[in-house]
Order: sequence, then C-alpha cells, then structure tokens
Amino acid sequence: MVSQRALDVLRVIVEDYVDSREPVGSRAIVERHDFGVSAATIRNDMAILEEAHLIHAPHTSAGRVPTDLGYRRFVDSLSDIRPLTVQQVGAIQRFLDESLDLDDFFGRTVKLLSDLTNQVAMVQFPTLGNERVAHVEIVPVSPSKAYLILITAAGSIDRRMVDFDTELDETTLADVRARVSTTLSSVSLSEVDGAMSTLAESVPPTLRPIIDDVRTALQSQVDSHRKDRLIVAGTPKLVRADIDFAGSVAPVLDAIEEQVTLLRLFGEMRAQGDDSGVRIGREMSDDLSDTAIISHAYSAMGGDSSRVAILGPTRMNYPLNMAAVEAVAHYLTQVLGDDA
Amino acid sequence: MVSQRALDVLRVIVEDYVDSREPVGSRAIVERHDFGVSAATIRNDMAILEEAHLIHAPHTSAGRVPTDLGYRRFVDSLSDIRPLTVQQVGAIQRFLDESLDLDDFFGRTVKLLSDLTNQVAMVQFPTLGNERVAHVEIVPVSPSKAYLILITAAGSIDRRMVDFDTELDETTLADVRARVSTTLSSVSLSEVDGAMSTLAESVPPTLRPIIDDVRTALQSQVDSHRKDRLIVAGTPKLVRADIDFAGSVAPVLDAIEEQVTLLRLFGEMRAQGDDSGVRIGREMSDDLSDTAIISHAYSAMGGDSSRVAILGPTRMNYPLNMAAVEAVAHYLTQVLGDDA
DNA sequence: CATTAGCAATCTACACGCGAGAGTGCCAAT
DNA sequence: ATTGGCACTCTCGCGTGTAGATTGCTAATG
Repeated sequence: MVSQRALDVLRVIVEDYVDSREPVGSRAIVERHDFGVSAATIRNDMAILEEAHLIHAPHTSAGRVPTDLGYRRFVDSLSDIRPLTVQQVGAIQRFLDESLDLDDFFGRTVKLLSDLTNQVAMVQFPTLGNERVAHVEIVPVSPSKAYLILITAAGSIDRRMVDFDTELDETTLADVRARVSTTLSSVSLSEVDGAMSTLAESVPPTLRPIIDDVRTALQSQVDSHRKDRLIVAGTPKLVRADIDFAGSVAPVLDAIEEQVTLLRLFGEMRAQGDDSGVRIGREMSDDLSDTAIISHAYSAMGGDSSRVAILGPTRMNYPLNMAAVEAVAHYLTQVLGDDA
Repeated sequence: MVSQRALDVLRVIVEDYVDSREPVGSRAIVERHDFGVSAATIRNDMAILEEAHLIHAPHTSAGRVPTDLGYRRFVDSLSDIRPLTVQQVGAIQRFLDESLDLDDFFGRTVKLLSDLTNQVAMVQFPTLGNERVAHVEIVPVSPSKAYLILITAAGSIDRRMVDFDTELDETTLADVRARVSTTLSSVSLSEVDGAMSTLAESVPPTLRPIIDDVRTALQSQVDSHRKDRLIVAGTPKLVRADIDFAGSVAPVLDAIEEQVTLLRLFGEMRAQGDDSGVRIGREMSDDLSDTAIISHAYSAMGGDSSRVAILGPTRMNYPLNMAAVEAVAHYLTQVLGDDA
C-alpha cells in the first residue's frame, strides 16, 4: 500500500529532481527535509513507490527519478494553483494592450508566455463560429483565377484562391462580387453556405457555375477557419534544455514544425472537456517521450474554445508553469471574449 | 605564392571535408585524387595554404579543415552553377502551382527549398511598392477602436488596429468608410498618403481628426508592408546537424526567431546590388560563426527585390545548394513578377 | 628549383584499470 | 513499523598506455 508519507516522499523527489537535475537519494531527502524518520525508512517507502512504478532508479547506486506516472500523480495532487501576483498580471496587461492587431496580439502573447515560463509557448488560433461576415472581396489574379477574401466582424481575415472553370471579364466579376457581397452581409459564418445556396438558385444560369465555385471556396474557408494554426515562440529554449532530453530534441522540433500532432492533442483535450490539461511523456506519443505539455482552454468571440499551451521537458516546474498558462488563458478569454 | 595546384588542393579539401565530415590529410588526398605528385608535395602546398589562412589544422596530428576564408575562396571560384535538371524544375512547378493563396505559396516554397537542400530555408516577404489598393475596410472593435484592413490588387492583405481619439457611432463610421474607400480606389500604395491628405482637407471639420487617425495607420501599414517578415522552414534540420556546430545551435535558432539580424543581412546584400550572395561564418556575426547563408534576390509585382535564402553549417555543399536557391528564386520571379 | 622519400615528433582516440563515492537492499535488533 | 549497520553494486573521474594518423623537416634527386 502506498502510504501518505510515501506520497510525500514522491512529492519531494519530484521537487528536488526538478530543482537539481540529479537523481535524489534517501540520504539527501532526510537531510533536506524534515520527515522525522531515518533514511532507511525512506528507503522502504521508495521501494514501495518503485513497485507502484512512480519512481525509478537509473542504475543500482543512483538515487531515484520520477517516472511519467510519478509526475502524473504529482500534478494531480496539486490541489489549487497559486495564481500569479498582481504585479505579474499587471505586467501582462500592460504589455499586451499595446498590440497593433490580432496577429501581433497573439505574437506578443506567446512571446510573453515563453519568457514567463522559460519554455516553448503556443497559442492555437481561435475558432470563430458565431462570427459574422463583415465583407467579402473578390480580387482577380488572372482571367480564370481570383482571390476570395473574407473579413469577419471581429477583424479576422482569410484568403483563398478560387479557380473558375470559365474565364471572367471585369463586368461579370463586378456583378458576382456585388451579388455575393449583398447576400452575405452580416450573415454568420455558420449560415454562409445556406445563403450562398439560395443565391445560386436565384441568379441567371450563366452565373450559376461561377457562384458555385465561390460557394465551394467560401465553405472550405469557413470550415478550416484558422482553427488549424498554431503560433509558436521560444523554440531555442528547447535546445538550451537539451540535457533534459534523453535522445535528441529533433523529433520534438519536428512535432512543433508539423503542428498536426499538437493540434490533434489539443482536440483530444477539448473533447474531454478539461479546461486545464497536462500531458506527460508517453501519454502523448513516443516522439514526445521526454516532454510535457501544459495547456489551458480560452474562448474568444463566442466560438468554440481554443488552447494556449507550453511545452517543456517532463522535468519542469509544474506548479509555476501551470499558474502562468492559466493566467494567460484567463487574460485571453477576458480580452477576446468581450468582442463577441 | 599560392600556386594553381595549391588552389586545386584547397578545392578537394573543401569537397572531401564537406563529404566526410573529417579533417583531410595529405595522404588521403593523393589516394582519392589523381594529382600526380606525392603526399609530401601536397604537404608543401598545404603549408602554403595554411600561411594564407585558407586552411587550418585542428591539432598537430590531424588533417586540415577549410577556414571561413577558404570556403570564401572556394565559393568565389565556382564559375557557374550547374542548374537543376528539367525534372527537378518540373517538380517544383507542379508542387507550387497547387497553392491556395500567397501565404500558402510562400509556405510551400520554403518547405520545398528546405527539403531540396536539407537546410533551413527562408523567404522574405516581397515589398509591393507599385501595388494598387483593391479595397479598404474598417471594422469596428469597440467604440474607439477599429481594424483597418488593406487589400491590394495582388491579393496581399494587411490589418492594423486604429485607436480613435473620439468615440465613433455606426453612421459616422459608415461615412468615413465610404469616403476612404472611394478616395483610395485603385490608388497605388506610394500615392496613398497624398490621396489621404487631400481627403482630410475636403471633409467636414468634425471628421478631420478621424480621417487623420486612419491616415496615420494606413501610412504605417504601407511603410512596413510586410517587408519585415520571414517565412522559415526546416529548423529541426539544424539540430540534426548539431555535430557541425562547435558550440551550440542555440544562438543560431535565436537569430532565426528574432529575424532582425537576418533581415539586416538581406538589406546589406541588396544594398550591394548582388543578386546572388553567400555569407560565410564570421563574415556575418560571431553568433553565426559556424553557419553560412546562401541567398538570392527575387522580385515580385514590381516592388523592390526581396530575398530567398538557406542557412546551414559552413560545411555544406555549396554548388548544389546555390543551384537550388537560384532555381527557386528564378521561379518566384517568374511566377510573381507577371502579376504586377 | 620543384619534388620526393624517409623519419622523428606530436597529438588524439580509445581501451583498460583502479579507487572513491554514493546509494541501495537486506537483516537483525528495537 | 522503524532503525542502524553493512555488504554489494554501479557510476564517474583519473591516470596510463598504446595504436594510429599526420605533420614538418631534412637530405637526396632530377
């Protein structure tokens, strides 16, 4: 049975190991902490923890190191996160309030979070389901190609190339532009397709295929509406923490560059309904075996929730970093949520 | 005096060292190449090269390694770059023609160049001086804030937050939007400020400060028009080539993340009027002492030229990589130049 | 004068061995 | 359940020795 004291031992092992980067032995524990028992007793508890796969000895004569499961237990036992200080929150606000636009704002946010935690930081672009169309623009590129630009009321922008089956002259294009523009004015993103379908039926047959092309492009634009993008900052910090990674950091950097693994992970966490989520080592994938991700949901402009996260070695300061991620997520919700 | 044969020796030292990652000795040279002289003679030549600071011995009993200056001499002696094969060029075209929009296009370009060279690849966003305004949109965010969105005929988009000194109601905003929109229709970017200044003088005094706010925002938007952004791909490759870096790759990753050093470098190369440019090691900065950058200018939409580049260890295959960079730069000019 | 063969000198890389130190696991005692 | 004691195991660092590679120099050669 894993006693309460054994769990306390686990806690100090995690803390000391995070602090010192070195396996911690029974003697070191009794010296640095006031357990009121001898090293031999600690050793007994450690044997129990080892049996429960919570800690692990790199080799016979070394101290112990937490396993992924050990970190997991440690994180789960953190009852409540101590929030950041008023000064810190104030600094965050002042810094982010200077942003020029949404891209810049997110850029500053990740940079800040990365500096705060000294880890790689990421923000997932918000989804904007309840958003309304502010403007649709069609810009010709060649006779049969054009950019379709969609601007929403909250200022998000998306652009997509449309290939028309037939060639368009300037007047036809102007006609199409006017029709689409009036049709979609102030329509919410989820209703775009319906509106376009009604439009397609009411136009002269010659315009029909063109409107259909636009409709298809618009829909794919709405579907993928930036949900699938991550802003990242602080990758160099990963390399500096190289020693923390058994093999190489290369696969981790790959995962960050590819983004798909991380986005899938965020999707899973959202599906589970956890606002706050920590994933440790092999809980995610073998490639990320030495890394942990701390993420937290935020919501913007009435859309589904997106996530802000940091990624670092499994051996990191969880309480501190969890507090930072949570603070930033709250701030994002507060600032962006209003604009809905 | 550095004889012709000595220069040939330099060439094979660079080639063999790039190939084998190991210092190359006199014996290895006579074995692998047909110089028709003995190792001792090669040694004499090597002594001369060393005196000219073109090569250098890591330690007494090791072979020789090219210095930055040695690489420089080698690169300068490459008379003409062998272009890529027809198949390769065809593959590039097919791949890039599938792009959805400009962002996607550049994304694919860097990815491609990175795969082609197995190095970090970068593209500097083009400047679009002769571009014309296709549309200006003002989207309110709060009573005194709005997004200003600028779309050009080539489909580039920029967005900026505007802070108004006074609060705006919906009708005022609509009025301003209409005035700005008609004023700027089809105006080229370089004439935007003039047009806005004329507009400011012709509007009712109450609108004046608002128009001025818009004008300021627009101008800053035009000034910085994406000139200052790099798209990067392939950073993980840098870490994989870790062995090639004396110290750590961290400062290099920092430089990539910060972008300013690299952008300054591109600026310098453009100022020198070199279409094609190679910078090696300490020619750039101490932080980049083990890296080399191969860049090439391209021009898009009649604007000033921008650059496409790769970054790798000084020990890389220059002829091959220079060919790849040049091919991609040409392709960019060809595809984007037309659209002006 | 350029080239060459030969040779001593130098330096690294690697393997080996050894001892110090750290930490465990277990046992018998409390 | 806890503790002190002790044998055992393993890593780490250090010094040593050897094999191998390459150079620089010198004297000889065409």
